Amino acid sequence: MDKIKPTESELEVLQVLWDLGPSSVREVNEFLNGKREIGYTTTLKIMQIMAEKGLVTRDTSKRTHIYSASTKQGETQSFLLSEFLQSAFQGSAKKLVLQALGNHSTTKAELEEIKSLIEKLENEE
Amino acid sequence: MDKIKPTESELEVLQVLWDLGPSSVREVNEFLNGKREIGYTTTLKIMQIMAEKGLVTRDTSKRTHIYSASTKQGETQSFLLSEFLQSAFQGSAKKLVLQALGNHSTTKAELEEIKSLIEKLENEE
DNA sequence: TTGATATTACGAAGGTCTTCGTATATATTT
DNA sequence: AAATATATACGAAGACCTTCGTAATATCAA
Repeated sequence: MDKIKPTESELEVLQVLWDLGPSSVREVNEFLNGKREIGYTTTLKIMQIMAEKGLVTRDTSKRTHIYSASTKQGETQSFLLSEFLQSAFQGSAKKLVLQALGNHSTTKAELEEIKSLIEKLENEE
Repeated sequence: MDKIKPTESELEVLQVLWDLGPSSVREVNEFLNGKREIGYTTTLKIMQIMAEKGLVTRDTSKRTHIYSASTKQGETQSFLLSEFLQSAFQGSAKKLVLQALGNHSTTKAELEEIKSLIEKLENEE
């Protein structure tokens, strides 16, 4: 079970690992450098700390260690969402969803998809 | 325009100020103590820092200072949501909404409300 | 083999956040 | 007026995060 909340930087690394799959520090660092400047040893340190925390696992059998996210993306998103929902929207998913749909561009196809889910939820009960 | 992201503790204080309206440190502290233990001077310090940052304004004309949130709740929620959406869901409102509706209890009435909004959005274009 | 390169390990500096103790000032009560 | 209570101001400790330099170690190329 996941209990540790990743920091901003750690979440950035997780996103890369989810995208690329198991990767070396260099691969992660190069990916991150596409977006912002960050030193190699900085990325290394963050990933080492993540390993200590259990956010990632690593294969150290070769010289170049290979890191993997230890949770699925959806799990972590769900966990983060719960916390965010609580702290910013006092737990009201409705308020959050209305804000998200109201203020952020969403295509018609996506809206349809959301509507389908709602209808599915309504029919489950 | 709001550019400063409140910390967890600061957001807690803002929530109280949005709920109670302009309040003294003691009032905020007592409210917070209903949920968790926190010393008076701790709350004071947080609110003083918030005043420096511009997250709150205060009326210091009386001995007991009165603090007010300097942004509306919805504004701050919108701002925080944008950041969260970016960092945790790579900007996809759809993914976030699907998670929010899927994993968190939402009543039928609320679902209807969301559906209305979606239909409104679809008809606006 | 030797020199260059790449990788990990370690530690420390600088920043922010939370927490609280203590000092000082102001009000209230007896 | 003196004692008590309440409020603000200030500073500092401890934790965590980010950042990076340097050292030690392993690999590769000439």
